[in-house]
Amino acid sequence: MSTTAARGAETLTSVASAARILREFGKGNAQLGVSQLARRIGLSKSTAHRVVWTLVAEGLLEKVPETGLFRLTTTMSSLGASAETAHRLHESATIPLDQLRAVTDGTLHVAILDGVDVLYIERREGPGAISVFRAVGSRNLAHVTSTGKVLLAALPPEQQRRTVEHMRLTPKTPRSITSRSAFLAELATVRRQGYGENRGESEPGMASIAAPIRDPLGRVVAAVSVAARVPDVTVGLRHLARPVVETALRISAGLGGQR
Amino acid sequence: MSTTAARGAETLTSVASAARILREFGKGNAQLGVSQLARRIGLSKSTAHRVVWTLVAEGLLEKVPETGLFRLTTTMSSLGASAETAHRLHESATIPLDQLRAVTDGTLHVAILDGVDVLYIERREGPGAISVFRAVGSRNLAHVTSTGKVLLAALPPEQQRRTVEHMRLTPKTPRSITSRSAFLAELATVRRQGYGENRGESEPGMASIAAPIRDPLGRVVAAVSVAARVPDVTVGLRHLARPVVETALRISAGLGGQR
DNA sequence: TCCTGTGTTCCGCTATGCGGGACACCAATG
DNA sequence: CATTGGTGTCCCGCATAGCGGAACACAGGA
Repeated sequence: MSTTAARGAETLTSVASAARILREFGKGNAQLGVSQLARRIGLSKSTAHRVVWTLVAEGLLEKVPETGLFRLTTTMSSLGASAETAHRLHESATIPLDQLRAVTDGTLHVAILDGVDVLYIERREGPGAISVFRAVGSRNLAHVTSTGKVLLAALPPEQQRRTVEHMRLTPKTPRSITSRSAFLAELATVRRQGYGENRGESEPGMASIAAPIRDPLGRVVAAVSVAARVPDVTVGLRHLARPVVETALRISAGLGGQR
Repeated sequence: MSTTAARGAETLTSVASAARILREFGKGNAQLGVSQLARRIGLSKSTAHRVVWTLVAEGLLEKVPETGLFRLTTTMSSLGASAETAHRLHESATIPLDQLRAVTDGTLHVAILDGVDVLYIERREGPGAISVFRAVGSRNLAHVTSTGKVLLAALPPEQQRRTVEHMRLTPKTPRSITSRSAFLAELATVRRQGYGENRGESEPGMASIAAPIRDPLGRVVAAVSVAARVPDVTVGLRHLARPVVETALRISAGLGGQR
C-alpha cells in the first residue's frame, strides 16, 4: 500500500498502525487527537483518522466530547486487567502450591478452560507421580476432570448450557459421566459446594479434587487441583476439600493485591 | 476484500479483526490459539494467523511456549492501567476539589499535558469567576501556567529538554518567563518543591498554584490548580501551597484504591 | 482580516490483505 | 500401523481495501 513494502514481512500495516496508536496512549498522554497521533507515528492524517475511528467503532477508543480528543475506553482497562491476572497467575500460585504440597503427596495442577478442554498451565509433581498426570501445556477432557467441572460450573448459565450441549461426553472409565442431564446436575452441585471432584472418572483408581481461582472481580479464571491414587475410588479425595479451597483462595488473593 | 463490503462503512476490516481478537481475550479466556480465534470471530484461519502475528510483532500479544497459545502481554496491562486512571480521574477529583473549594474562593482546574499545551479536563468556578478562566476542553500555554510548569517538570529529563527546546516562549505579560535557561531552572525548582506557581505570568494581577496528581505507580498524570486574582502579584498564592498539594495527594490516592 | 491549526471527506491507483487450499505436525483413535 | 481430525504455518492469485494527497469547514489567535 505505501511504505516499507519489504519481502517476508508478514505484518499488516493497518493493524500495526492501530497497535502503535494504542501504545501512544500508554506513554503518559491520556488524550490525543488525530493529527497529533499521525505526527507521532508518522502516518498521514487521513490514515490515522480512519484507524482511530475504526478503533472507536470497536470500542477500544472513545472521543471525549469536551476536548474533542480520544481516550482509551474502559474496555481497554478490563482487557488490561485480564492480562494482569493472566501474568500474575504464575507467581501468585507458587507459594500456595508449595504450601499445599506439605499437606498431600498428590500431584498439583493449575488449569484454565480452553474451549471445551482443560488446559494445564502449572504443575507440581507428587512423589509417586506417574505419567498419567498431564504435563504443562497438555489438554484433557473437561467432563472427566475435577478442574474441568469447576471451570465449567463457573460459566454463565446459557454459555454453560451451550457448551455442554456441544460436548462429546465420551467415557474414559466406567465411572465417567455420559449423560448430559447428569453432568449438568453435577455442575450445579460443584457450583453450590465450591469445589469439584473426580472419582475414578478419568483413570481407574485415580481421584482428584479442584477449587476455583478468582480474579479481583470475583470471576473464575482458573482452577487448582490435587490428583492422586486412592484406595477407595467412591470416597475420592473429599478429605482434601478444605485445603484445596484454601489454596485457591490464597492464589486468588495474590491476584488482587498491589504488586 | 471479503465479506460485508457495505456502503459508507469507514472501517478498516483488518483493524476491526485485530480489535475483536483482543477483546476475545477479555472474555474469560486467558489463552487462545489461532484456529480458536478464527472460529469465534468468523475469520479464515490464515487471516487470523496474520493478524495475530502482527499483534505479536507489535507487542500486544505473546505466544506462550508451553501451550503454543497466545496471551495478552504486560504492555496490554499497562495500557489498561492508563485507561483506568484516565477514567478514574474524573470521579477521584470530585470530592477533593469540593473540599478545596471550602478553603479558597479561587477557580479550580485539573489539567493534563497535550503536546506543549495544557489541557483543562475539570473545573470548579469560584464566586468571582470571570471569563479569564479557561473552560473544560480549552488549552493554554504551558510556560505561563502553574499546571503547565508542574506537568513539564515531571517529564523525564531528556524529554523535558527536547520539549522545552521546541517551545515558543511567547510572553503573555511582562512577568512571563521568556528565557529557556530561566524556564528550565524554574522547572527544576517546581520539581524540588513539589508544586508550581504562576505569579502574574499569564494575566496581570492573576496568580495560580498547582500540584501534581500521580497514578498508583507514582507517575504524574495530571495537575490540580487554584487560580485567583491577588493583591500582590509577587507574593502570589503561596499560602495555598499546602492545601493544593494535599488535594493532589487525595486525588492521587483515589486513583489507586480498589474501586 | 488573515493565518495556522484542527478534524473530516473525497478520490483514484495499486499494493495490500483477503480466502482457499496445501502442508507438516501431533495426539488420539481404530 | 494407518487413519482421522485437530493444530499452526505457508503459498498464491485476484480484487478490493486501504493508502496518500488534496481540498474542505471550522475555530482560535494574531
